[in-house]
Amino acid sequence: MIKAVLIRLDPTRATPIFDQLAASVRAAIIDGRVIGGERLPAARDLADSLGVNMHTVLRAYRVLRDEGLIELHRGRGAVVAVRIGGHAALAGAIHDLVDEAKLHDLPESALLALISEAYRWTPSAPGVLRTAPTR
Amino acid sequence: MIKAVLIRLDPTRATPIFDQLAASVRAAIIDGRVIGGERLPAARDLADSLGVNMHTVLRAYRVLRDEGLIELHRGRGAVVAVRIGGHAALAGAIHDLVDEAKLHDLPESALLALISEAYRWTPSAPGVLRTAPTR
DNA sequence: ATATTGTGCTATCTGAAGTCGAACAAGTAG
DNA sequence: CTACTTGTTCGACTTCAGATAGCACAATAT
Repeated sequence: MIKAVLIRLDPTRATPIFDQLAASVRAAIIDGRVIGGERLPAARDLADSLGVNMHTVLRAYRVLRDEGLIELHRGRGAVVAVRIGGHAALAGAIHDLVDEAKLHDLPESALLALISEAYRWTPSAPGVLRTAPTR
Repeated sequence: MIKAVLIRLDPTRATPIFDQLAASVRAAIIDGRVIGGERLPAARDLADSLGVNMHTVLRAYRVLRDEGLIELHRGRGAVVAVRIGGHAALAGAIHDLVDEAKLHDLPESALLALISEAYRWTPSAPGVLRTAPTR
């Protein structure tokens, strides 16, 4: 099965290309438009069809890998992580928060900074105590 | 009444100083630790006591002004906007979302990017039609 | 009047970020 | 085993953001 995911890049925007690309794919994964196990196009191919350098695509892929959304293997390509799924609630919460922020006329940058700050003050998951694995 | 707001700057962090400073003050405003009408220290003074350049402080102030959180006036200083208040719900929603994201092991950068993406697709407030002001 | 305080401008230095080219290594497929 | 595919690594280059500094200026407060 051949799937096409709309990817729109705007070189004039301040956001770096690899970030725009990562954002597109990330959103597709979170929304469930691409499912776990599915393979993304090879970096060289995607780079050609988008008119950008291979490294730029690879960097976007690496970002997603560091976020645990995809896996990268030489000769095999980029594959969406299988444990992905059920993020629908999170997607909904995000949209709700954005709506709330706009209601208060709070700019995007401010909301992002507030979230970043919130992250800083809850370094670890609350109430989760991991025991040693039984070998 | 003299008030002291804890401000912690770390030059070694990747986040620029003016951003860290803005984040500190912003959080204090949203949380209600400083109320509308209250005056912030003069840029020169704060710069001296923090060991940074005046322009750096001024830039942080300008950021907060652009976000509508404070007002700047020559000779008068920086004053917290009066219309601020009732953001407690928003602050709560933010913390909830962050907790949810951590539950899914989603890194900070990914969450920020997702929110940025969400902002991009709802450019205007929904259902708000501004009529021309009656002169 | 005089001191205070943000604004505007120019200039400099440093470090990081983004993009790219070429060679390389791990895996796949015949 | 051989050839091909695909991500990885190294190095280089260019551009830009952040921070600092100094100075003159304008609006406001006392």
